Amino acid sequence: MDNFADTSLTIDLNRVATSYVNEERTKTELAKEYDGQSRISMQNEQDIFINELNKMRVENKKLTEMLLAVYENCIALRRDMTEMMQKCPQDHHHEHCSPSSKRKRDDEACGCTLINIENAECANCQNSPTTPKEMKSNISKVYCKADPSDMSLVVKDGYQWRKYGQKVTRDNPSPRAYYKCSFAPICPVKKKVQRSTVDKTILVVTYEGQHEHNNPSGDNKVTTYQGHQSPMNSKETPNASPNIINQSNNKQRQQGSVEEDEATGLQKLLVAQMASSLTRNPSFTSALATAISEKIFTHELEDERSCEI
DNA sequence: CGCTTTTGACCTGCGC
DNA sequence: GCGCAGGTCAAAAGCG
Ligand SMILES: [Zn+2]
Repeated sequence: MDNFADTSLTIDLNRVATSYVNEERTKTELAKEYDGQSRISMQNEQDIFINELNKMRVENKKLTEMLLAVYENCIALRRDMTEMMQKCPQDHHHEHCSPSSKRKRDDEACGCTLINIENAECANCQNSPTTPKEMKSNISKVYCKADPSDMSLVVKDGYQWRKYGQKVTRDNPSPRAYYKCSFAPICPVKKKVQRSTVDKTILVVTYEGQHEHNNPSGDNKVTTYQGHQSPMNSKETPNASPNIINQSNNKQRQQGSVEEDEATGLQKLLVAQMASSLTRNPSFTSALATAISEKIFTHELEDERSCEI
């Protein structure tokens, strides 16, 4: 992890320019010694080189600033990730397996991040029986990117759901929708869908329990976003797909952690997005390539100099 | 007609 | 015990 802090990326670009100057001066002096008559032409050549060097210095300075900015961002992201990593193990104490403090537990997801959508239960809680009450211990949280223009709370996950309630909660102006599996009471699975307070285009879906039947449409795995669709579609045609981050819940967070969970999930999402956008950004990659090539060039110059000596 | 959604009322747990 | 907030119920309405 700490290799991110390695400042070796901040190449000493000034040294590159200085070595140019030194080398040029040496050349000029040699030229004076060997051919005094060509002094004027050499002087012109030197001016040209100096101009180029100045340009390079400016460019190098820009690059240095860019690299510094990237480095600072990297440090900040690393710090966030470290904090998230530290939170996760602490959340696995799992006092929630005891039957107290019901409501608090229900909304609270532990910080562990899972990639798969299914079975987002905590490994430490898997031995608990799945009676209807204890089914609540099997809670997973999924963040789904939804169409910003679509304000319905419909999430595509392949199962059929029956909406049985909607509430406006205190900490979020967006209403929370309550769904039961259409196979209820055979299948006691429930889900809650609410827009994120941080980003209203993100739906926070909390699943409670596991389906005790096959997926009717067979596509409960990650699916691609399919855009707008009628909210009245009784077959749960999707507006959003749970393809981003899943937080398994084994509950038991300190109070007021719902927003933290949400923020943590979003942070991870942002980290992934920033990483991918950085690697796709041609200016970033070219700047990085330039910096690396400069570094290599500096190395070669040093080698040459040491050979000359 | 059967199923789903809507929505106000009701229930329940928690904090004070 | 009371008030608040989240969760659930169930009657009414909508839809195919
Ligand atoms: Zn089900």
